[in-house]
Amino acid sequence: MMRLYDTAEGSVVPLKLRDPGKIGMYVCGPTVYAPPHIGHGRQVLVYDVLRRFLEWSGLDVTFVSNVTDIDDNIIKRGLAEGRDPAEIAIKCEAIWWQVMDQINVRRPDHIPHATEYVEEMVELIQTLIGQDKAYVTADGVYLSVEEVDGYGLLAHQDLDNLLEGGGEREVVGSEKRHPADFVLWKFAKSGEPEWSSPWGPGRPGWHTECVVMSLDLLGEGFDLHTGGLDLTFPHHENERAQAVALGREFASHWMHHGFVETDGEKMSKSLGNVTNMLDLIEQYDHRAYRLLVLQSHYRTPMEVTGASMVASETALDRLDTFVRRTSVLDKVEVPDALVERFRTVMEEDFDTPGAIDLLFRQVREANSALDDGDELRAAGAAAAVHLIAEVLGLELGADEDDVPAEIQAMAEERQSARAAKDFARADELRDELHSLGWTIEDGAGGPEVRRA
RNA sequence: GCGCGGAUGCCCGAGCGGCCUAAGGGAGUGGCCUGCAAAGCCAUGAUUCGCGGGUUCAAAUCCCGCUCCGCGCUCCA
Repeated sequence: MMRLYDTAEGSVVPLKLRDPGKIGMYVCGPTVYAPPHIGHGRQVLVYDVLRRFLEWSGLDVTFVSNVTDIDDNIIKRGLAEGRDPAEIAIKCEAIWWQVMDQINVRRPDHIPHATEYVEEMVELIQTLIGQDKAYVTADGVYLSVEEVDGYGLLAHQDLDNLLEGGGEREVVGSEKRHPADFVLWKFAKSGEPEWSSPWGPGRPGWHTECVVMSLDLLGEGFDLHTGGLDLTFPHHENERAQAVALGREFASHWMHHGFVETDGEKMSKSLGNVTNMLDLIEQYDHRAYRLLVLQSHYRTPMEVTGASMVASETALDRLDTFVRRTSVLDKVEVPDALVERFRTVMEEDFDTPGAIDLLFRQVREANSALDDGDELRAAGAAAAVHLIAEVLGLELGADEDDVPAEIQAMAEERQSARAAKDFARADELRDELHSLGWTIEDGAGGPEVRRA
C-alpha cells in the first residue's frame, strides 16, 4: 500500500483509492508561453516516475495533465512581440513535447487544453452564479470565498491571515465582496483573445480550467491531485473552492513537490549551469537530470549546478559500464527479496533516493560477485538493477556504435604490439585511438573498443 | 508580519528518538588487479549533523529561542 504525504493532512497517509485497483491522477501541466525550465523538468520527472511505479505495482493508472493555452502570460508575450498568442502557445507546446520525448517522459493518457473546455467552464460559472456563490463585476466574474467551507485548507491559514502581509492583492477600489475572492471569468480588453459568455466576451480564469478538466476526465472524488509547491495556494486552494461551492467531491489526496535551487549562482550557459531544459539536454546526457531528480526526495528543495550534473553523468557511466559488463550473464529472475525491498522503499512516501541507494548497492554486489567469479549471484543483482532502472524510467546501456574497420585494425595492431611486448608502440596506438574518439580497455575477455 | 519547508563530510544527498562508530552518488587518497592504463573491488574519509539552550538512560532526529535560505500570502513547477 502506497503511503504519501498529503498537503491537506500535513502528514504521510495511505493513498486511498476510490476504485480498487485504479488510480486517477491529475498533474497541473504547463502554461505554454516559454520553453520548459528545470523546475518544469523536476515536475514532469517526479510524476512520470510515480506513474511508472504505480503501474508496475499493478494499478490501472489514468494520468491526466493539462496544457494551459489561455493565459495572461501568453497574451502578454503576444502583445510584446506582436504575435498571435495562439501561435505562441502552439509553438511552445511543440517544444514542450519535444523535450518530454528527449528526457523519456511518457505522454499523459489525456492532455486537456483549456481552449477545448471553455463551454464547460462557462457552464460551471453559470451554476455558481445561479447559487449566488459567484457574482459579476465590471471586470469579471468572481467566486465568493466566504461561501466556501474550509477555505484555506491547503494554505493552512485562515482567511484573515491570508490577507495580511506582503501580498499585492487588490483590495481598494475593487468591486469584490471579499478581498480574497478570485476571478472565474475575465472580461477581454480590446485586442485580447475572447470567448463569448452570458456576461460578456472574455476568457476563463486559470483556476476554473483545472477543476473542470479534472472532474470531467477523472470524475468526482478522484484520487490524486499534484503540482509544484507554489501551486498549493492560490491555485489548488481555488480549484477546490469551486468544487466545494458546487457541492462536488474533489481530489482526495494532494501531493506537492519541492523547488529547484541553483545556489544563488546565476544559471547561465557559460557557467555550465543552465535553467532551460533545452540547453540542459543539449549540454548533458539527457538521463542525467532524471538521475539527479531521483536522488533527492521529491518534497525537499533540490540543488542543481553544473557540477551536480557532471557527477550525475559520471554515475550514469558507471551504470552503463555495468550493463555492458553484465550483458553476457544468463538472465535470471530478480530475487524476491530485492523486489520487495524496492517496493517497500518506494511505497513509503515515494522514496526514490532509497531506490537509487538500492540500485547502486546491487551494482556493487554484482561487480563484486563477478570479480569473485560468482556469475549466479551477479546475475541476480544485475536483474534487480535492470528492474529498478526500468521502473524509474532510466534507460541504461546506450547503444554501441559499430567499430569501423580502420579502428578495428588499429586495435588489432596494438594487440600484436602488446603480444610482442612493444608497449611503447601499443600505448602510442592507444593514444591515437583516443584522439580519434575511441577508448580501448583490456578486459578479462581481451581488448574492448568503443566510443569514448 | 503570518504560514509551510530547508540548513548533514570537499560537492550533491539520504536519515527524522536507540540498528548513526550518519546511506547512496560524485571528487580525493591508499591498496589489489594491469606491462602501464581503464573498468572493477577493498580500504580511507563528518567523534559530527546552522547556532544557543532544554527534555531524555539515550537526540542529526523531540521542545524553546536565534541566524541564514527557499516557497506561499499577487502570475509562477
